[in-house]
Amino acid sequence: MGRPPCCDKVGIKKGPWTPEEDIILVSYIQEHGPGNWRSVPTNTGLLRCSKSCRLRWTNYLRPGIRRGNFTSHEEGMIVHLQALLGNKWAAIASYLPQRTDNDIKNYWNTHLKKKLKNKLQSPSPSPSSAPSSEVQHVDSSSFMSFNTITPTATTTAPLPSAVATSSSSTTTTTTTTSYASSTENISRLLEGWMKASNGGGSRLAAAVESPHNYLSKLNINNNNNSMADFGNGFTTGGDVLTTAKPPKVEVDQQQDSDHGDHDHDDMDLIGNDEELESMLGFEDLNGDQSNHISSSNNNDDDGEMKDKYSRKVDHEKMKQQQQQANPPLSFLEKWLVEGGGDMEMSSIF
DNA sequence: AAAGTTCTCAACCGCCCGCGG
DNA sequence: TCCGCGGGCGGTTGAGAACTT
Repeated sequence: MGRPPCCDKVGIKKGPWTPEEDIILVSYIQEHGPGNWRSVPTNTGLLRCSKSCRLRWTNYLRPGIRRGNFTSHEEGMIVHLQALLGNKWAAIASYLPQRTDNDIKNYWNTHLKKKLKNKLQSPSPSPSSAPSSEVQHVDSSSFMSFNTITPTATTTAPLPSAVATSSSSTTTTTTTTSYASSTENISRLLEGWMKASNGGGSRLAAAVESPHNYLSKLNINNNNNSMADFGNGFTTGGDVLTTAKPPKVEVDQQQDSDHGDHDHDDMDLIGNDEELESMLGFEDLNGDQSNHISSSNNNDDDGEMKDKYSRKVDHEKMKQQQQQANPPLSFLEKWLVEGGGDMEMSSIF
């Protein structure tokens, strides 16, 4: 007599999520909000365990998640926090609001543990010994954003828009445009789409009834901006939807941003943003914090950028005030004040 | 080019905790 | 106080990608 399973395993689907399932889940959450996971499979018709739904949302579909390489700054934070807190990944993740506990845990197990082990085995490597590809410069904006971060309940509350911005903290990164990474835009797309009109409920029903038709309806853009622009074989042209991953693509994000290149940046998977937003009836999805990823990556309007920047600075000031009332871990503060924020990983490992 | 090995990470499993009745 | 349920968390697994031989 063991513990009963969390859900009836008969008829429960396992394995990777498909785009159809994601859209159904996201559209449901857009309508009802996250929570009450038990009812999600029932109400959506998804053949998934409630936990699986929660996990999928928390780790991949939730807005504001940043994917891809960890910066040296993030690595440093993880190392320090792990030393302080142990394997409390959720707690550590609360200091890295753009990262999920699962991501951090994986990164620790696959990269950092190895690095630390190597470090212990060779106690005095020169700072220059770290592979250059793993040492990434952390600019001041990255520093600033961390310096004002206080722990957040990443798994239970929507993220503040400000923390969801940008990839500007790295100069170069390797982006895997996997299906999972592209799902960020599904929620974004759906958010705007559902805002644009009042028919959310009926759309959900349609999605559940016929995911393919549902996707086709979403594909309201022209051929150049089809759902394939979500990346990686996410197409609606035929009946075949696939989660096949494309090869990794090197992306210079600075260049990408400067030139409005839409090819493979996981933060910029929609083709013509303005056109698409116009067609979808997007408002500023992120309110006053301007976390419009496509805009932030692709915006040629200096005035708007400055405006967004000043709002961000205001927000940071506000957070600093909050921070004074609720200070973060002192050692981290010290680490940052003393320049740890700009420390390269080579000085840690 | 093929086979074997290693690496990565999405997803699952099961335990724990908090809450409400 | 007890019990059941839902949700959260950390450990682990396994499929597929990447790399090596």
